[in-house]
Amino acid sequence: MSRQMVRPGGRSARVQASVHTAVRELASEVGRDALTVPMIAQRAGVTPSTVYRRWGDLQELLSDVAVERLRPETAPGDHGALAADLTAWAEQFLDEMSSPAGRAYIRDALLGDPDGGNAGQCSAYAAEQIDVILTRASQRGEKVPDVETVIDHVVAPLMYRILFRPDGLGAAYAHRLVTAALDPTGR
Amino acid sequence: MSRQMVRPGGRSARVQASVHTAVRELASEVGRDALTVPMIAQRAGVTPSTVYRRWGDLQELLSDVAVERLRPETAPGDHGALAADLTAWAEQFLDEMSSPAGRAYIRDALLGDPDGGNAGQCSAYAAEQIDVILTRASQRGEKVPDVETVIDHVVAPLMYRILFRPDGLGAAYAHRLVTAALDPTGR
DNA sequence: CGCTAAAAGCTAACCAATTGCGTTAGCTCA
DNA sequence: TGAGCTAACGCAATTGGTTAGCTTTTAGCG
Repeated sequence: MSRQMVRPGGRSARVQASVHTAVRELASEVGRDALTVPMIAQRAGVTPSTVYRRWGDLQELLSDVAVERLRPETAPGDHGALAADLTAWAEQFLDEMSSPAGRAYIRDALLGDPDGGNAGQCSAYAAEQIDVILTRASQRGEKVPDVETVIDHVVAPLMYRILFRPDGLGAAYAHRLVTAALDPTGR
Repeated sequence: MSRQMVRPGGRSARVQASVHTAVRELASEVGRDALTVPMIAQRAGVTPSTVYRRWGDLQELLSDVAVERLRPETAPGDHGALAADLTAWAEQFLDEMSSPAGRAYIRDALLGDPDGGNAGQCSAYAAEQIDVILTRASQRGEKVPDVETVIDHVVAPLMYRILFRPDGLGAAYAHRLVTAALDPTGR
């Protein structure tokens, strides 16, 4: 888990919030690679030593912020059928993650992450969203694969290509993956 | 592609080689996280400014070294049948990549890699190996899937779980992926 | 064999990163 | 509600990673 085991209210919470927003603001102003701890601290109205004590180093801070931004803000849409729901979700997922900013967030989340906790959180977000879609389809009476199958057949290929082969990715590929994963002869 | 567009022979090549070996030696001596550019430069018999000029920063240097170490050194073994060849390859792949050292190399390769060239190289290595296996099987007269299918169904799930969910990975999972990918009803 | 340009060495100044210590503020229990 | 306790923060000084400008070397070529 993250290092948000801080006192829940008061100054600690304020510091954390202002540091996080400072990171996001500065990242969009000067670019992610130009970020430094002193720069962030100044914008947040905090001293650099506070940042070092709370987060250890810049990478862990960026990893925390990245996970926060990768958290889905809305439940997956309901289009009346499993295939449509999954396709729409996969296309949106690909869209958000394959942008330069999205790739940078993924890499940051993977990076400052010795114990693998933050990366696991990202995967858990996707699994939650898929579970919502599958549960809804199941209640409609549709036959559904399990979450792990969808992760192996849809999420993993998308993520692999986002990270290792950013070229030639599009909605068509996402659609194809979903269709193959749901094809009964493919199960 | 990498930044190895240097003069092919002479001093440039010597400097690059000695810097790379310095990184590998020091990484095993003091640990990857303790590496610094001045430290590497001294071991390599070079001034720090040379490293900064050639590689930009430590991350890009580590990314180059990581890609070099992720290059397979031997052709995939021949076990007489496609399923056996692929299973053996997948198990070895998983074994090498899921170790702490392997994960560190992957993350380094992804990291100092703005244009995605180094990551693409890693993927190309895997594709080459798979192509060798498939071509061999095809010459035996076996019916074979194409490379992209194997990447989607085997390599991507393995890599996804290595990066995002390191727990509970084993040879059995790799074997299961290969079997599913080759199952005719699964295509 | 001399010319040219790319690449490496060198030095010094800058500023990010880090750490120790004193102070503040939030939580808890009487 | 207020006194005590401790986690968290600010301050300041030190270290050393990083960069820029200039000189020197060397590989490639006519």
